[in-house]
Amino acid sequence: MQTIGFAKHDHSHCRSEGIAAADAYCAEHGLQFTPVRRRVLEILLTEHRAMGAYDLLETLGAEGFGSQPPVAYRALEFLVKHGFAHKIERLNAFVGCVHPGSDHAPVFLICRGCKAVAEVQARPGEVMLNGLANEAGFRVERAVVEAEGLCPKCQAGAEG
Amino acid sequence: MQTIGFAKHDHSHCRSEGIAAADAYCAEHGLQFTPVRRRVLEILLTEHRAMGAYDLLETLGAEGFGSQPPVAYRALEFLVKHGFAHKIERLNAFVGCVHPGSDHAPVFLICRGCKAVAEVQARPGEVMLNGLANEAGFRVERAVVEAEGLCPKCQAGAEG
DNA sequence: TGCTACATGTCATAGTATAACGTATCAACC
DNA sequence: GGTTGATACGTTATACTATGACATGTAGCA
Repeated sequence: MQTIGFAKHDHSHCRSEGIAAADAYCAEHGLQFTPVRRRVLEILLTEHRAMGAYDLLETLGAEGFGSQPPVAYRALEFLVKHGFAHKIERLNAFVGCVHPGSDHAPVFLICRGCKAVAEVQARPGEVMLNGLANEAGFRVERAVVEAEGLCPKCQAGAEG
Repeated sequence: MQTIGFAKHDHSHCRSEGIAAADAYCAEHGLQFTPVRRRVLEILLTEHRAMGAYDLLETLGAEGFGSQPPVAYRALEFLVKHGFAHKIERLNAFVGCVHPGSDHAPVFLICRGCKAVAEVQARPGEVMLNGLANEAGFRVERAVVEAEGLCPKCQAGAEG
């Protein structure tokens, strides 16, 4: 259980880490980490916020990549499938993942004030979900956990 | 922590219960439980599955209500706001709630086989989420928890 | 070379959701 | 009774999100 949450940190660091991890993972698994895919991941990690496919598309188009929706959606599909990015269902948007490759159960904290999204890891949570599910005889394969509320900064702002 | 999950039960019972509960709640809180709103909740409780706004709209239109999207979305907004229905973000669809009014933290189990959706209650889960969130200094106001997997019936089918 | 697999690009369309405006209804009040 | 304000409904138009289908290009390989 670790959080890089809403704490200040070195952006360029987590971006390069993420890219490097994806690079390594793709090399190891014979996946093609192509220019579009790489660029989309770079954008997501750099912006460090939830972005819609069409937001990404603007940048891609401006940079000489294709400018039609499938270009963005296909890159995102690849990134999500291999754990380099996640979809935030609540927002119909995507975020880059800072610790890809590892088999993880992400929980997202979405600030309704500043729209920031933090990813925290939840192993205990998984257990709890399975407890609930087992009662119902249900086998969980994948779980979406997204909390909405206020981040520390916006709490301060709202109360000040 | 209770589940009516994937067990067999008397549909007409939970429909009438849900409607009655909504009726009572609206009366108590001075809310207008209008024909469209009532009908949408009836449909959701009767079908007992996740339905898109446009699915509902077909029925509404055929029954003499308006047939344009806002008609469905407004009724759904009302129902969701007051806890009579929930949105399943993963599916962009809606389900009726069987125990409305009570302040609850629903967890949804979505079967990828038969598309059934079960709602189970999670109080421990809320605690766990708050634990994670507190670490990050985040104040949770609302949480979406949706597990995807196989229900008992579909597990049997897939393995048989 | 020819074949296969995969990735990209484009056009077209499907599916989900909301903005904006006019009208109807009803309760509160003069 | 007539006016006002709040709320809900219906419609038109439009925005936002996502995918199907087909053509082209490139890399690896029999």
